[in-house]
Amino acid sequence: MSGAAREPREAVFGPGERVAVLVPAPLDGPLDYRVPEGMVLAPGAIVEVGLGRRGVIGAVWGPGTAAMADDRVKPVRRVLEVPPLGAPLRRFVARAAEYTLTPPGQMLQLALRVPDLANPPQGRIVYRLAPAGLPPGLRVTEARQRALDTLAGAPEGLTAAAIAETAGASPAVLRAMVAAGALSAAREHRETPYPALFGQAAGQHLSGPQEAAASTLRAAVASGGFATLLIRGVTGSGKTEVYLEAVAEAIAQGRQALVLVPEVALTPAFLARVEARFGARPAAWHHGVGQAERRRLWMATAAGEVPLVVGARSALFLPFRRLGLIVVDEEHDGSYKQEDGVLYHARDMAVLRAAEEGALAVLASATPSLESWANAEAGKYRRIDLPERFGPAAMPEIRLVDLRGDAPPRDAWLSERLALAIDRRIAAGEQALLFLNRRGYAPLTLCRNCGHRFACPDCDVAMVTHRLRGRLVCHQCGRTAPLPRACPACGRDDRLSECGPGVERIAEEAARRFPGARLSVLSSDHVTGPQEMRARLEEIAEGRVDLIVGTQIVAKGHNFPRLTLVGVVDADLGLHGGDLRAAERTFQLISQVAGRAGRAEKPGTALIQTANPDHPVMRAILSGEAEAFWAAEAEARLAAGAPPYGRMAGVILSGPQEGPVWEVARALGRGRGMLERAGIELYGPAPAPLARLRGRFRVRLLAKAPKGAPLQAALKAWRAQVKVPGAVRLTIDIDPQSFL
DNA sequence: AGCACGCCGACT
DNA sequence: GTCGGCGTGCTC
Repeated sequence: MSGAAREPREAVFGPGERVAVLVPAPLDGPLDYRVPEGMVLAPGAIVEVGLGRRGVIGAVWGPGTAAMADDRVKPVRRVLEVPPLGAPLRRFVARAAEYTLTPPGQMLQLALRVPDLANPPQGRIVYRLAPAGLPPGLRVTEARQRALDTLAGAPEGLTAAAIAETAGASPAVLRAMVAAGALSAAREHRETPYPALFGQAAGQHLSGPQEAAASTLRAAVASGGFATLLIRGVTGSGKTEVYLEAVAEAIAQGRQALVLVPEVALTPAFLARVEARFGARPAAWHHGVGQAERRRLWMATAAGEVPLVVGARSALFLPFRRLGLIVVDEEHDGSYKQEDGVLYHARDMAVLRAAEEGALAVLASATPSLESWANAEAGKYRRIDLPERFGPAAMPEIRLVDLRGDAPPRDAWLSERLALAIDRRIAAGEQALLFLNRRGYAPLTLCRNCGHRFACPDCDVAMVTHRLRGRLVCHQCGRTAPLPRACPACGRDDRLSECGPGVERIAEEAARRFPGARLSVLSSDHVTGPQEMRARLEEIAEGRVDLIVGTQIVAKGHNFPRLTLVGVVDADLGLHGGDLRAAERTFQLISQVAGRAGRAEKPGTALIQTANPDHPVMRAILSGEAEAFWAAEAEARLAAGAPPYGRMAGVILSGPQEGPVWEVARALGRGRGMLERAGIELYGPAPAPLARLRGRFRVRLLAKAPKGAPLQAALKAWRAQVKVPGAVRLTIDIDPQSFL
């Protein structure tokens, strides 16, 4: 058994000694506390201490310092009866805090977010046969006999409710027998264990390339040390089956595995797939999991009893004891970036945690993020390619439709070529999908008389007409307004013009162009919740739909088994605008959508409408040869001062007025010498503010640090040089780039 | 993050 | 004359 490397035995702290305790406050480091009489603390112990005038839960971080006078050092109040945090988890918290420029105490909170950690539930009363046997002279009635028989078959004990159900013996019967000494009653809060997974059993049949990849992964897990592996597997290549073999190996080694999935993908369908491989459902961790289950799972991971957790990004902070494998599925997915509160990127933190645990990190995607690709190129990650589809489904044929030569008619957005292809598929009884990554009916409304443009008053972006909701909607901040009947500037009511398409408008065009086709529109406006989504997907899977019209919710996770044609209405949509990742994101999104075609027995086709067929993104999508694209994109980023390696931090200033925001930005820019002395380059402030958002002006600066530079300390000193007025907020955004 | 302390407007 | 606004500042 090659578990995590044995940690050297750690010192414990006894009465009179000082310990450093990391508390949930945005401090630079832990605070000193005194160990009171009768208490012994090990590093990682979870304790309650006084902070200000309140009590907080923190973790023992190490020996205290001598810096503070004795009379100011408070005692540790109590130790919680939960397992201490292991050394690898503590190192992970410290490094993650350092890396994401987050105070370590706040990072620790992510690992301590368990319901009722401080106040363990009372538990339940469990009855057992008395160890001494039946007392002589016990009157054994029928009900008593039934209870005794039932308990004889349950050495681990049963609750009163369970006995009542199976033996038909009331609590009164049990109480009387406890009083007579025939039974013992004990309060216990033992949680129901998670089922074992039978990972050792052979999985389903794997194709040649799959088996080769799987054996590489198994060997990497078995070797028992840290490494990062990037699996690039095209849609349908069966990379899930491959990494589940790595999970099996970890379980066989007696270690735990964690599979991270993007928020949207944590579906019962995915859990069922895992169940099919392992014979039992894995533990699931996501926002929807309730309090009792969260507590149960936290305790069980800390005890090393859960073989596999499938979870959203926050599962990274569970207190695994023997973690041997972390898989990040769809590693390019944007939802791995935590945007509010503590900022972190789960893909990078997964690599970090694996490094501390001596585990294997597996990043899986058909379209890896640029930084993962660059890390693989640089030799930091091993890379495995799964170039083929598994099973009968061939790769879809991808074709570009040049909109300059095949322009759709006025007020229509489907080219003749795409429309005819859909006609053919529907006539053949097959299913087609039209993809447009824009919600609503029309993205822009203009007055043709005076030129007035309907914009969000808070955000400087056009408001999108949503006919379904009957409102104008700002896609930036969510603000809505009634649909206009006349121009508010010139009063004319006959010159308003809705420009461009959203999915609603494409659905309207499709209904006109393909009369009789059964349409299903999938967008967050049309699908109200997960239960409706399930019903809609079922309807599609059963072939009760001919044509799907959808936004990017069709790109993620869900499988469309009957789909043979994908039409991308406007592939150029995401290419414009100042986002450094525009090309990368477009490539990923279009590739994912195109890959939905032809998972059925019949070969699939993707027709991609673009006005820029020579754009590197389109060429890469067309050829499926992404290598050149990634290399070119890495070059472009390098030229733009944001290479896909090294550490980046975005410094965002925002405020209700433009002037003060700019003053602070310029003052910070003038103080860049302090950063440069630490080897950190500062880019910006950019000549124009980013778009106004929610009524606030925003300016962004970018700091880039070489490996090993003290980014956190330098940024702190740098920002302390400039006084920031109360109206201006300064936030540091991580734009993490994998670094290991 | 909390929760203090600390100085300026509308209220019993 | 107080209650209360949220602007700085500290927490072993």
